Amino acid sequence: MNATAPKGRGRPKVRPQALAGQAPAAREKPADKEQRIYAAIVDRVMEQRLKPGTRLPEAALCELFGVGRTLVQKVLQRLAHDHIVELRPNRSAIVAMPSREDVGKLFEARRALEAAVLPLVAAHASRADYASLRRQLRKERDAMHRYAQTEWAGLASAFHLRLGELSRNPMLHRYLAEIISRCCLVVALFQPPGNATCEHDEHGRVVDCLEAGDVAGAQRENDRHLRDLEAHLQLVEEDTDLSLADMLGLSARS
Amino acid sequence: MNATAPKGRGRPKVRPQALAGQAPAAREKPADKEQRIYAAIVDRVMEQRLKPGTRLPEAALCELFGVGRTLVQKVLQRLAHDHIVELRPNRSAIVAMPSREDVGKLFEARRALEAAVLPLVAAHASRADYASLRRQLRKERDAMHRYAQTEWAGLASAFHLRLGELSRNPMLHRYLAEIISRCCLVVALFQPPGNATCEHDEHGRVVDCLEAGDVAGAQRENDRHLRDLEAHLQLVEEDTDLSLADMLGLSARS
DNA sequence: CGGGGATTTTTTGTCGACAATTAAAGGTTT
DNA sequence: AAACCTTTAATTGTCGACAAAAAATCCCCG
Repeated sequence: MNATAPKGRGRPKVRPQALAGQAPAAREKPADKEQRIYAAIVDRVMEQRLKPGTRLPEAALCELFGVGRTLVQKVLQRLAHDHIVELRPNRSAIVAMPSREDVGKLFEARRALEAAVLPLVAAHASRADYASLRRQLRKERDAMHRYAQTEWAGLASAFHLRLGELSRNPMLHRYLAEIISRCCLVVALFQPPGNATCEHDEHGRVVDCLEAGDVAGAQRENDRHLRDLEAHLQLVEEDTDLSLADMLGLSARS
Repeated sequence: MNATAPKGRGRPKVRPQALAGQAPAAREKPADKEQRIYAAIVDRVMEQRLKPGTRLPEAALCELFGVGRTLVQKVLQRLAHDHIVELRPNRSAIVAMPSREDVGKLFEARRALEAAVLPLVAAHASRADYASLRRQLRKERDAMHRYAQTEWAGLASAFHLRLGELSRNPMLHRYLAEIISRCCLVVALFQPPGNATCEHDEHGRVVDCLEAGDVAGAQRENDRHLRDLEAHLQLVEEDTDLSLADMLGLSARS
């Protein structure tokens, strides 16, 4: 827990280290500030630098980002709408902690959304888009070989996010982005570091099918990939009950 | 425009009449207040009592609902997040005005979501659920026969919302709810009063197929229904350009 | 040693105030 | 009559202050 060192009586301050080093930009529009703060938090959640249950007090965010409480509250509400963060009355915001009941529903929704997105990708993606996707896959594979867990977790998700972008449907893109963020939280919570979440070949096979115009094939590969991912979580879940308690500390959710 | 009567120099207040009569409840939890205000606004948008472009000043909402600005701002942000309302820097919130580019994307997303939801409905719905759906269809038909436009607009949407509920997937349900609200705004903006938006038979046919376990049939019927609805908007669109200017007043969007 | 209570501090929710921005009305000029 | 300017008032964004709730620590007692 990133609380300050105990100094005596009273409640110690909470300052999440993962967000350190956010220099405020001079003369920035409020909307840009808001977006910068939002993105900083989302990125660290996606990269698993901010773990589920981590406290995000307003005052800490104000200091770290050099902004007032009004803006911080706005960002936190926004993050809560996207289920990245949980807000609780009279208590500090925390990085969201998906429940076990959420997991199946999230994957169900994700399969539906990705199945919906793939035909649109096939309809809209250019050769340059596919080339860019393959570059992304290479970066992903490199990160996996370097065992750079946080980088790779971000990149693995980024592939799926990119599919949402390529659908050219802003609504589906946004919903998929939300679902993927939430799946990242699930992975961060229920799977120990070091385990493969998305294997390189799976993404490559989806892209192969798309590029060949085989939408049904891409949907099948992707569906299988997502089901594998979900099943992998279920398998690991039994073994990680003890490490889960470790991960959460005594009572991140008393 | 629901501005107060002109009294001389100065800017008149804006007080949307559609929201009148919101008595504040005594001793209500903040979260309940928030939800009450949110629901009141959403309902009136869905029933087309609050038209796209209608201004919703914070002070007016504070008075009408008997709450402070903090809560109002929170609700407005939430409504903006759901695309019911648009927030603009230094200007009052307005009921959202979908652009023409939005329309196609909305319907595309809606078709995808409803297609995803229908198999889940078929998997989960009980006989009681179908009976309830049919009761809803009867209410819808009654409202249509009474030419109760606002009631019927609400009920027509309610059918689709109910499908989202019956999917038992909270994420898909929420996304569909948002899309349907936004489609209501599209209808309110682009289609004159009195035109049928959802015909009774179409909903009935979807329910028939579902109850018979014919998911593909339900998807086909529903897809056709949504495509008809969209096409209907496009047809009417050419004829309503003048009434659109009427509807918006001189410059609801200067 | 463990539990409970008191104390201290942190943190959130809310309000009022103020300044900046915006919108509408009235008056003036072309 | 239309365009422009001035005046007036509404409205939003933000901050500081305060009270309530919550969390952590310390102390005391059994």
